[in-house]
Order: sequence, then structure tokens, then C-alpha cells
Amino acid sequence: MLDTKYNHSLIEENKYEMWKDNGYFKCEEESNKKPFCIVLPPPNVTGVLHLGHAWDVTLQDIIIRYKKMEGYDAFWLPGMDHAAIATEAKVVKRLKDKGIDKYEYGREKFLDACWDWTKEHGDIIRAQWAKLGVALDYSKERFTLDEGLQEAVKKVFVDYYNEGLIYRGEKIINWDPAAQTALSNEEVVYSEEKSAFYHLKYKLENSEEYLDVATTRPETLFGDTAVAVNENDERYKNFVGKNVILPIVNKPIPVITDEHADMEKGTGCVKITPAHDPNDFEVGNRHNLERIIIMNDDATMNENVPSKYVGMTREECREEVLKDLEREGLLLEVEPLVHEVGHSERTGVMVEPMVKKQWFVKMRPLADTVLETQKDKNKKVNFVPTRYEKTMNHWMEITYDWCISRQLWWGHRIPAWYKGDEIYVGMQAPEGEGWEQDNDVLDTWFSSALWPFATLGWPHNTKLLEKYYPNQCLVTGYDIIPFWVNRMTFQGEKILGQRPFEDCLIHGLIRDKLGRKFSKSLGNGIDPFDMIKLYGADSLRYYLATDVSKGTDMRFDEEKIKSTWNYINKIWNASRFALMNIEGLKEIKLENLKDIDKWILTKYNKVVKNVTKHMDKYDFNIVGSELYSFVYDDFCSNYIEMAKFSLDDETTKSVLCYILTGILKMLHPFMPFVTEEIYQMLPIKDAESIMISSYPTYDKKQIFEDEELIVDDEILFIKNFRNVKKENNITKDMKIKFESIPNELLIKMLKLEDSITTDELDINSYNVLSNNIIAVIYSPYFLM
RNA sequence: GGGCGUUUAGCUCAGUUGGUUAGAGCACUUGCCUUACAAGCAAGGGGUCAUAGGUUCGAGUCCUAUAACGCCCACCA
Repeated sequence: MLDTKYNHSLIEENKYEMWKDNGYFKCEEESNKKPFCIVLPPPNVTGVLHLGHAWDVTLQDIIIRYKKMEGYDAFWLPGMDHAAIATEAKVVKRLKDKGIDKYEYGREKFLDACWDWTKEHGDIIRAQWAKLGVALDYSKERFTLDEGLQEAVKKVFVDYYNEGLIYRGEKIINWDPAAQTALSNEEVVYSEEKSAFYHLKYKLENSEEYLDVATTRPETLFGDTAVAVNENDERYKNFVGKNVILPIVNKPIPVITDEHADMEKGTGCVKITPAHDPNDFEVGNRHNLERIIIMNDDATMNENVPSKYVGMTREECREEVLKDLEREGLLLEVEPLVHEVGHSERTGVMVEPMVKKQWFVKMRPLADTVLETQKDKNKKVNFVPTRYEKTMNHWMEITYDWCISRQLWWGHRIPAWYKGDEIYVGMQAPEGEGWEQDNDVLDTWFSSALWPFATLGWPHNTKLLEKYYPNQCLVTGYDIIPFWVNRMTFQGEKILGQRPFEDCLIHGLIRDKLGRKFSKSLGNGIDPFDMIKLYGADSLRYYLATDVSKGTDMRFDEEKIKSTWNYINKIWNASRFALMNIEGLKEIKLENLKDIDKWILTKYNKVVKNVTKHMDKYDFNIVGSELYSFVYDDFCSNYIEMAKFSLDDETTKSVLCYILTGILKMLHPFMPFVTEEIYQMLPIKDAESIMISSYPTYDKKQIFEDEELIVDDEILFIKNFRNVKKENNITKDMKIKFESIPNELLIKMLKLEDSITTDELDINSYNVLSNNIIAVIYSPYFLM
């Protein structure tokens, strides 16, 4: 006999190991079943899983379990990401806490420390996946820095280099002065900062005339090599071609005309600092201007500035420069301004645009292929919801060359060797003496961009690759589209000539109850595993999967997990009731069906049809509410209540067992543990585990429209009768006269046996009821 | 500056191709320990669907503006 209370901790013990040990998580590469492959977005080995991960993997697990029950060769490939910059930062800090400096420690030992870190966190993450119950095929687990990925990365690098799609160049890049590495544009986040527009006086050489040059970064004036105005700007016509005197350093620099100078903006004069501003860099290229780098890698001022400023930070230097300008009467005006300033996504410090020699991927041809492919509905990546397609397309339109080199140690080392001016790029080190390998590693996203196929064995022509590429689906948050989805798409289409995945299911972000992002500084974090302890993984999963419609953000609400627990407790008890009454049932015989049997079978089949339709569209919240009302209203409140009067009937038992089995199966992808527990107790089952049982199918022969209407009407009558009874304070001992006698089932349901009468009653003694009932309740049982 | 999203009950959210009386959970009111479940059951109250126009026999749903909030993108000196 089942306990009257659902005990999630007990139920969720040991099942995961059982599924895993029985091989249910494994793909069936040798079978003829249609493949359904998802590669897991590899979590960073930097830390542990949070609620966002729990949401992400729950959605995928639902799809995988559903597809498996539907008869597909469902394959979910797990793995983790080495997360170059993020992990390196963690390991540097860990060593620092032990008093060890990264550079003194040396590259080799540092990498060992990174591998130790990876192993530790990998184990934690795997244990967390198990708690969540996700059906990952561990026999195919990969790591973005394992040998196979290293080979794939090198191959792409070498091939692209030979094709001219990867090049090394001196360009302006986003420099993170804290991590001391280059960043891609995607790794720069902009935030508003209070600053000012400083108007500086650039005097014309040998003249009292001057240009009013407005800038937000006066400290970079040491790097100025020109001042630009628009060629159509009448105001400055006679300045063009002459020199102005750079303040403080008193050096003459030319006044040039360039399209970049906008007559409408500011004063129309722009100082040009080619080494420290992306626009100015372009202007400098057009006019062959000198690039003067004025900062060290940690963003302190270098020896290219007057000695009094050398060694100052950018901020200190700005203050000093402003003081000095003011003293010399060269500061014309300070206009307060709020503007967007770029910061490093990882370290949070202000990004410094700097000219550096870095490696780049030439994006235009790759992006154009994607834009072209997206026009063909049989070849495109189908975003779900479709609006996210725009996010990718827009990025493909505006993207520019991807800076892929990082001045870090943890990552894929760039397969380029140098000897003097010679460069060698290849899979292995070149023959001969004196070659030195590039010290840098690649952006972590360079390897994760190869995830959908490198994990399947590419560059080798493996059976896995053949069968599971393109993947059928990818699931991730919309915040990852620029970093990852886009790059997987252009890499997949370039390297394998096909989209990496057919569908791309996008979910939102999870926020706290007040709609704020979860963050350490706010202290509003929720550990999903605390929730699992309190309510079980099944409750958490169901909540995450069904709370909001696809593609939208979610506000975390523990109350909802609690009410999901109540729902599962309801399912538990309904099952308990059914199991008590179907004990020893040998065979499901759907014969001699009564009206209520036909009614529940009809409702059930309609639900199966709808649920399947919405599962296929990833509309899990709709599936959730379909099943919820079927379980609560149709099955528990109505069928079970009515079935209580015919429990010795073999048909009732069969129907109970049949419907319960179907409910468990449809709920299984959402709440795998409890459904498995109950499934194992069924007297009749079609598989050794619900996980490998077959999904319910719609059966037209079980649709009985007439009986459905009859019972619907009876249910409406019951509800209305109870309502009237309550509103009029009708008590048990009062007699009720009906125009016609309700059927036996209704008499039992409403406990009317003792109160019903057909005798002639004095109309005054029951006027409250009879008129009301007839007036209020519309039902054939009274009107006939 | 460009784009996207959201706005529905006290709160958090559903609402599929336009179609009877707009739904759920939580909260609230009332009555019940009815042997599956009191973490439950039964019944109930509560919404001019952000605003203003429009299309339509019919609009929460489609169109056009407006507002508030949020997000993404963009080289703005």
C-alpha cells in the first residue's frame, strides 16, 4: 500500500542510476530508428549549475524523453566548456590565495592546475545533472578542450588560414587591462556612465585662431595625430591643410577632412587618436596617420606621454590633464554628459581600444552564407519562437572580423609558429630549429562553435557524424545567440555545408521575484538544489517547463514549486486509489463500456491528440495545462468519483488502469521520477521502465461524442445542483421533489437517496428548492 | 539612433488559425475530517484584457498611433 503522502526524496533515490545502468540514456546508433539528436550547451567548468542551467537542461530532457517514447533514436550528447578566460580567472585567483603567481608558476604547472579545477567541477556538475534526472548519454561525453576538439580546432584554423579566412593583423581591438587580453566585440558590455564633453582649445599654428575640439577622453590627446573636420564644413575651410598645436605637448598636427567628422555633432571638429579609438583607427588608415600607443597593457600611461604623466592610470591622467589644460586656458567648456562606455564582460573594467597584432576570422563571406541559407526554409535554422531569427540575421549583417586570439594560457593554443618574419601555420610544429609557437590561445567560443559536429567525430568521417548531423534541435537562452548560436551556424554551414541543427529552441532568462537578474552582489541567488531538497526535482522541472510560454523570461516563484508539489501529491493519491482497486488485474479489456467509461476515454484521446501536437511544437506550458485539467477535473474529480460506484466492474478497473498509464506516460518527460515509481507498481505495463515505454497515441475508435455530451451534462447538473443547494442552505433532512427522477448514478453522487421524493408534498414546504432548481439549473433531468 | 518584447484577476502567468459567459496557480470568502488525497474536497467572489482610433456580423486576439516598463544592437567624437 502506498503512503498517503508523496515522498519526493525517497522516490528520487536510485532511479537515475537504474536508468543509466540499464543503458536507457544511450543512443542507438546501430538501430534503424530515426535520429533525434541534441547536443547539450556545454556549461562552463567555472562553477556549479544554477537555475538557468536547470531550466535549460529540463527543456532538453523533456524533448529527449518524449522523442525516445515516440520511437526515435534519441541522443543527447553532454559535455562541458573549458571557458578559457572565465576559468583562467578562477584558477589565477585560487593560486593567488595560496600565494602563487601565475607567471612564476609557469605555463605547464598552471595548465595542470586548470585541469585539476576542471576535474573537480566536472564531477560536481555531473552529480547535479543526476539530481535533475537528465537523460544524457555519458558514453559520448566531450570536453571543448579534449583531444578530438583540439584536432578539430587546429584543422579549422589551418584550413581557414590557407583559404585566407583567418589572418593575423595589426588592428584596433578591445583590450581588457585587467585580464590583459584582447576581447571580441561580443565580450564587451556597454553601460551608462556619467562623464563630460570636454571642449579643448587646439590653436592654429602661429595664430591666435583655434579649433574647439570636443572629446570625452582628454587623456588620449597624447595619441592625437590629426584633427578632422568635414570637407563641406564652411566654418573650418581655412583651417584645412594647416597645423594646429596639440595642447600640453605643443606639437603641430594637421587638420584634415574626413567623412567621419559630422558637422551636426559637437563642434564639428574631432581629434584623431588612431591607436585608441576604433573610428580614429579607420580615419588614420585613410590618411596614413601615425599610430601612437600611449598606454601599457594594464592601461597605465607609457613613455609616449610627457614624463609627468608616465605611470598614471587612465583616470588619474585625465584629472591631471584637465588641471593642466585649465591652467593654460585651453579648457573651453565642460559639458556634462551621460554616455555608454564599454566594459569587459568578465572583469568589469573599462575596455581600452588598442592597436595590437591579433588573429582574426574574416567574417563577411561566412556571414553571407548564413544569410543566404536562411532564405531557404528547408535548409535554414528554424528558430522557435521565430522572432529570434532576426537576432541572428541582424548580427550576420553587421558583424565584422572576429578577433580570436586571447593572451591567456588556458585554451586551444594557436597553431602558428614564428621564426623571425616567417610564419608557419599547421597541424604540427614545423621541422627545423628556431621556430617558436604563438603564445596565445583561441577565444573559447572558437571551439564551442564546432560543438555540433566536432563532438560527433569531425574531422573524421564517423558513423555518428553521418547519422546525427545536422542535429535535430538545439536549446539555449536568447542571450547566447550572438556568442554561440550564430557562430555554430556559420561554422557548420562553411565546414559541413549544412545547418548545424534543424530547430533552435530559445528560452528566456530567469529572474528573481522582483524581475531582477540573479547576481552575487544582490544576494538574490536561488540554488536549484535547495529547491530539489524541499520539493523534489520533479516539482522543480515541471515548474520550469510550464510556468511561462516559450521564449519569454521567467520570474522565479517558490510558491509555484510548492503548488506543483501539491499537484504531484494529487497524482500520487489518484494513483494510490487506482492501484488499490486494480490490484491483480490481468488484462485491460475495454468492453461493455458504460457512459462514464466512454466519456473519459473520449476526453483522454482528445488530450492525447492535443498534447502530442503541442509537444511537437515545444509548447510545454500548453501541454502542462492540458494535462493538469485532465488529471484534476476529468480524471480525479469526475471519473474517479463516479467510478467509486462500480469498482467491482472489470471494465471500470481496466479503464482506470488504462487512463492512469496514459497520464503517467504523458507526464513522464516532465516529472520522470514519480511517474517511474508509480509505473513500476502497475499490474500491467508495456515495458520494464516507463522511460522506454511507448507514448500514448490517439485512437479514433475511443471517441464517443454522444456519451461525452451526456456525461458533460450530468457533470454540469451536479455542479449546479450543489451550488443551488449551498446558496439556499438546503440541509440533509429536507425533502426534494424533482420533476423527473435523476439517474441512479446522480442520486448516488449527490447522496439524494434519503431526500428524494415523488410524493405529493405541500408546495409551501419546499418552495425554496423546486422553483430555484428548475429556474436555475438547465438540465434535461429536470425538464423532461 | 535602429530593432524586439511586455502590458489580461490582489500577485505570477496562460489564452493556438478572430467565434458562446476571458482561464490557471497562489491569495481571498463560505461550508465540509465525504475511507485516494485536509499539503484535501465542494461552492463562491474578483478582470471596461495599458490608452485612443480602425477593420469585421464578431477583436484579449488583426491594423494604425500613443504611453509605461524591459531587453538587444549600433563607431557617436
